[in-house]
Amino acid sequence: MFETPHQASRQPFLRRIETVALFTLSDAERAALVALPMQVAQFEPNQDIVREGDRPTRSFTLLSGIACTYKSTLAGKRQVMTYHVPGDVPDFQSLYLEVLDINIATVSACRLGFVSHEAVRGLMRAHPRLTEVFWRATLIDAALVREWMLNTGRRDAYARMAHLFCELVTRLGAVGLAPDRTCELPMTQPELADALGITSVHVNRTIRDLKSAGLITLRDRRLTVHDWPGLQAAAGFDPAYLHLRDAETR
Amino acid sequence: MFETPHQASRQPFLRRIETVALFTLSDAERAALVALPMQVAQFEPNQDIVREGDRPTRSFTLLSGIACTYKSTLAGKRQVMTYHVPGDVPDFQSLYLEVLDINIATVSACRLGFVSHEAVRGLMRAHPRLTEVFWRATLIDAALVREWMLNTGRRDAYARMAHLFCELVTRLGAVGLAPDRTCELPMTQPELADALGITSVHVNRTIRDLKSAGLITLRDRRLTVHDWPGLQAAAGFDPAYLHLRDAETR
DNA sequence: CGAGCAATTGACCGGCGTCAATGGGCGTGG
DNA sequence: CCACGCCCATTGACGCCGGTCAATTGCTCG
Repeated sequence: MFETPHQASRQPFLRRIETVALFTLSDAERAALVALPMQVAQFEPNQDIVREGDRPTRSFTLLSGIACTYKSTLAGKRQVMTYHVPGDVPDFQSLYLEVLDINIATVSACRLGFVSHEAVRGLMRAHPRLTEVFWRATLIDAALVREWMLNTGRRDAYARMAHLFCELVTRLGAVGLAPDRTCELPMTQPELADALGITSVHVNRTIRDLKSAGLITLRDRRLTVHDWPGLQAAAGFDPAYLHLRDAETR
Repeated sequence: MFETPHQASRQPFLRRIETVALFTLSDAERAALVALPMQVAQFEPNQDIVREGDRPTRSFTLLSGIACTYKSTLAGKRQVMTYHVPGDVPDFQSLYLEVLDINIATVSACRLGFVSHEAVRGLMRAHPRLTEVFWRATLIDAALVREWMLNTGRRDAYARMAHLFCELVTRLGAVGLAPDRTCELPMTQPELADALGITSVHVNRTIRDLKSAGLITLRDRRLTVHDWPGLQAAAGFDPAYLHLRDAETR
């Protein structure tokens, strides 16, 4: 089937919504999603998209690239809470939580699709079943943060990093971006440190250990998993919390 | 005004919903909330209410007592993600996230009000504005976890504990349960350790330090804050993430 | 009255932070 | 075209926060 660029560009978004929905979308629902007025914008790496304290009037979906949600302490220390992969809607929450309590930034170069809150509200009014899909999307986001918190609180650096890699490969795989368990890993080691709650020096040592254990390689900003069961075991990784369909967690 | 026990028992719930709502509830909405069929049950301390993997068909609100949400690693280490105070609805998420990814347990003795998902769905259909209030409630829950994650990842044990105490006193204060910045603190030190991501031994040392700094006292399961600005400063506490009304964060 | 757990404290240890130095890649300006 | 600056990656030396182990003292409850 031939796709207009217009349709093609929001492919990841549609795919993600269909994954989140517990039911099969009707043609009308799918059409309404495609008809959603969307402003596409290109962002450079390491740019803030929205900031803590903002009161956004629109949400955005990630069409390509990797982004992250982070918060900072008053002392200026950063903690990354989640990474976002294509198809995600990182600030769905701003629909009903008017003041943002988080920052969202690009990690690699990203294409973003902005949609006004008004349009989303109209969509939900016209297609009430989509309300629960969107709600569910925000609940899944929350589940990811909780799992990540379990890591930060209760696993050592080695397991934490293994877990992050397991999650990224699985999520990117679910949108077709991790063939053969190989994916982009655009973040620098200082950035990884902010996600893992450790220092960049220790990130480096931990990566070295994961490599020498034969679990992964990491070169030219690409991560390859060589021993998937081994990495899962090191991480204590169970993909259930991602709420993907079974076919997407292989 | 005289209140029937029926109405009185769900006071904390109504109060909480009104805090979460961005608008003033109509009489009809309030009446519908009061009419919601609710099964009240008494739970002992340290009992699981729902478990990871469950598929609940009802949600519950905490009418009295303190509860917590926790997860465990495969290695058996517990991490408490949030505490719940009266009025909260800890498992609202189960409405649309059919398989639970968390455990919820009592900390002190609790009175719980169970409401079937069906009844909640009916309520939202009849009063669409309540949908966004409930959605918003789940978003606020998520915001608490994110702030807690920032602590766990980026603050030392001393600041972490100070932050937990700030949050509890503020949230309990918002439902009238922390007069003079004094409140119940029913959790044991091993339990606090699971919330803070440290060991019980170190919890003990940290409490000792907070006491000797003159910030708090802790006796007979009661916490008293003596130096509120000092405790906030030690924690780097900013109550914005709680999404309370200004009058409730004093 | 003994079992079991919470609270407390001391001694010791290890994972991770801090500090510092080196080398490499890349952009910018002379 | 090269020099310089800047940041990332990497590694070693060393120190400290918080973990581990263990002992003591209550308290509660059967």
